[in-house]
Amino acid sequence: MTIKHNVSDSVIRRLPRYYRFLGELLDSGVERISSKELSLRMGLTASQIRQDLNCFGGFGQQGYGYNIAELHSEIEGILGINNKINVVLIGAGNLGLAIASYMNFKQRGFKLVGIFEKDPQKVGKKIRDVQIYDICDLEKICDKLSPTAAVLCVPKDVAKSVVSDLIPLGIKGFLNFSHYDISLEHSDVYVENVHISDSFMTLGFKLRQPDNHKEDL
Amino acid sequence: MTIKHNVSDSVIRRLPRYYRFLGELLDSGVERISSKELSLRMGLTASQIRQDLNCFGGFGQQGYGYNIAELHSEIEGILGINNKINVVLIGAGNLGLAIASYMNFKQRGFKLVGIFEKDPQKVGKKIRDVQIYDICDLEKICDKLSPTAAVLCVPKDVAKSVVSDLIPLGIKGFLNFSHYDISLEHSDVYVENVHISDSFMTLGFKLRQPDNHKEDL
DNA sequence: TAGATTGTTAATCGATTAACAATC
DNA sequence: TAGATTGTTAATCGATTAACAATC
Repeated sequence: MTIKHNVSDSVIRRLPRYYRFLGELLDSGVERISSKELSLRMGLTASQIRQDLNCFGGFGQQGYGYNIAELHSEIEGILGINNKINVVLIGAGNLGLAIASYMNFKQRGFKLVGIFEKDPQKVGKKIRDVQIYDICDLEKICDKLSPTAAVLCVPKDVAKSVVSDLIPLGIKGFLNFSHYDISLEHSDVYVENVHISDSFMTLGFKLRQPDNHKEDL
Repeated sequence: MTIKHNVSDSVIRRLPRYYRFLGELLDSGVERISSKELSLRMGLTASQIRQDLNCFGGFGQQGYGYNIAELHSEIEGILGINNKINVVLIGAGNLGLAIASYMNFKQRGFKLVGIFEKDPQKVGKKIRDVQIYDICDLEKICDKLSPTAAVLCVPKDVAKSVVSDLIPLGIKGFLNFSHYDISLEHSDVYVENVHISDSFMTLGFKLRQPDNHKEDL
């Protein structure tokens, strides 16, 4: 599997969706699919699908299309699902608990190795076999667990300070639910922001506009 | 406040972030700011900021820059924060509870008017003064509350069926946390997707790549 | 072989950046 | 007035779409 040097962000962000659709097709027993057929199911153009896939290699066959099992497994490889990344979760409030309880980390290529929380009521408990540690022991425990990614489910100010603590401990990537803008101060780590309140406002804008802002994918 | 006819999605998605940064500047007592200074703080170009703002009107003044209080309030108006949208939340699992408990709906231009859940243990309770109703009473209660937006915190299959129920009840917009692809079947509603597991996979890809996929905002 | 569909190049479209005259 | 900075037009860059020769 050869990956073209600089694959654009737009393409990368579509990969999980391809993976999802192909997984469903696989489960429903379909064997092959053409870019045209897939484009109809996903609401994309066939051109875009072929362009996207060809960033990573020629997985199709002229006159036939794509073998679903093979393409699914190729994208799994591209996303690196099999090579698990150790991740810690910071903050066991409602959102942190939701993610710790429901997220299928394994299926997304991660292994949740620890949860950190300051509330002594919660410290010491377990969520699905994952220990909740005292945030004060962050350094000690991280040295042991050696995570390389962190999920931030804490308020902005806590996020800011915990990021400064985590980077020296070897954290290279953040899934950031806070409003702290990590990349502005730390340019050497990977950040995925999930700003739920921004999504609310964007939806609100669209709802109030008479115009056509349907769709988004 | 005149809004240019078709403002692009990219611009709209940046509005909440402008609003956030301006709110912070306002709180810290700064009075005016130039596009250049704001661009440095936000990690954008000054050009982009001026282009974005000018989709909605000329809020600045040559030689001076932008008055922060005024610009903040203009964007508030553009986002329609003051004109609250009634929203219902579907699913009182961990994620639904997290949103019901922590989201500042008012500040984002929404009013949470009801929560729907099938678990009889939860039905009848309240979260921050918002009633949890039985999902079976969806139609009856929605007729009374007249929501125009819904937040989906339920699994894919439940999402699919509940969307079909909600659209005839007048729901025009969805904040969708499920993997159900609303827009594919319903082209007449506004959808904002928040796919947390996709964000995990995107982060995973970046972490495993040797290349430069820093940043994202 | 004939038909289908890919991989890939070229054309188009849109978004970002640069430049600068207008003007506070 | 002179300096600063906008609003806006033009240039650039990148992403999407279209077209088509290659080929299964």
